[in-house]
Amino acid sequence: MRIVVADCTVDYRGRLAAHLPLARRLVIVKADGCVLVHADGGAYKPLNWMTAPNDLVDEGDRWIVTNAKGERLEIRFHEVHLDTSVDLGEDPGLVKDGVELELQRLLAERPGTLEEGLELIRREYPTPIGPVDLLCRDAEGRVVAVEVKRRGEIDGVEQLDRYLSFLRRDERLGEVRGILAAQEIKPQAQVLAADRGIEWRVVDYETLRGIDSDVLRLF
Amino acid sequence: MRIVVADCTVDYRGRLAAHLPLARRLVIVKADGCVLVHADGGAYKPLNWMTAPNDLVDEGDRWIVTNAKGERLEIRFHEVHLDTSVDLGEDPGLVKDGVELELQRLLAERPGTLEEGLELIRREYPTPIGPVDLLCRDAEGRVVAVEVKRRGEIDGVEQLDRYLSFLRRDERLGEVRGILAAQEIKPQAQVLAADRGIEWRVVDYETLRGIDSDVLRLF
DNA sequence: AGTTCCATGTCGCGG
DNA sequence: CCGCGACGTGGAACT
Repeated sequence: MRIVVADCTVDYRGRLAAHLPLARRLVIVKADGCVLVHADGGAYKPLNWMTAPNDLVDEGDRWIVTNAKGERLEIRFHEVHLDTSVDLGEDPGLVKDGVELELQRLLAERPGTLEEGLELIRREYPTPIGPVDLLCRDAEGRVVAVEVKRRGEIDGVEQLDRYLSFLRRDERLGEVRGILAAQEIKPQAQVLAADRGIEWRVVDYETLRGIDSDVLRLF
Repeated sequence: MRIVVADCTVDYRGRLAAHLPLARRLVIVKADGCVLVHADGGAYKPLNWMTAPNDLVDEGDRWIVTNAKGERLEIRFHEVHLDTSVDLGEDPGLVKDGVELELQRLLAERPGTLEEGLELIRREYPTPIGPVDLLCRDAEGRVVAVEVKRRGEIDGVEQLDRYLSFLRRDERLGEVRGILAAQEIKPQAQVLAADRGIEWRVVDYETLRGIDSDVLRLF
């Protein structure tokens, strides 16, 4: 990894055109070749960048980075204040925990928390356009497709609606209900869901996890 | 901006839980307080981060960063290889050019480039599920909803379809046509648009901008 | 290589 | 401040 602090101008031309006037910035070149230009603010996103794979031509006071898609990043260096290289080695990688999959797992174990009498038929039930998160059966024997999201937004309603349109063509399933389950459901998603005849449930992750722990504690 | 290269472990607990085993990494603290932990690969996204505003407690071999939402990032330093601070100053900011808004503005000024006789009723016409980019009237007096995208994909077709379903319930508007306008329209979006009775137009940004410049030159 | 979908998305704008 | 959509979205999993 090469770490450079310099007064520079930057020009990008590719998916859009962008220009950065002369200012002091941090420029990083990672081992895989990707280039980042950071200012002293603005969260984790660089002002400009070029992802790997790419070609970097280092002309000293000017770097030209291009990629196969015809994008081009040009950095002109006016004054360099720091230029150092370090070998970081391979990163052992990130261990993540607690996203949508976890919510899906918890609901799969306790579908009854969504609705009295609801029972799981199977997780990741396949359709031609992708798997339905949970396929269940309600107390009256009707099939229920459940889409699980961390946050319920319009996209989630559309996704479930597409699944339903396929499930409803399968006569063996009979009538199919749709439920969008999320920790939070946006008002517009509620409006669209109502419009499409899709139900929605707000589920509490902490409560579910609590129930899960309690269940584990019994064994 | 503080730039640190060190062997460290990192733990994040907040919207999810994540752990980074001991390895050499680049740690950056920006002037606004946001903290980034970068490995030597993986494009522009840090392995871990905490956006501003936050509180950083520097205990020397351990940093604890917390924010108002109860998220917490802890970095334990084992060996520090570089620790330097530089003042970058305020960044003059990015000059962008060529995004959707610009395309929308250009089309709003010259709706006739989409279709002979098309006239603008209003930009950002509100519906219960969001604003339609351009609401126009065609040569025969019919209302036309135009969705503008840089790249026309399935999402754009569905978005327009949702708007149309609401617009068509408003009897005052009468028959409503839908047009997806983009610099490029994916085959699958064309198929879906045809299926939904939605028209599409490929628009050339450079040409539009040229016309725009010509118009300006007349005055 | 192309498509689909998630993301600690982030960012910017409008109400 | 929230809601909502764009983003050079990026990235991963799967076909």
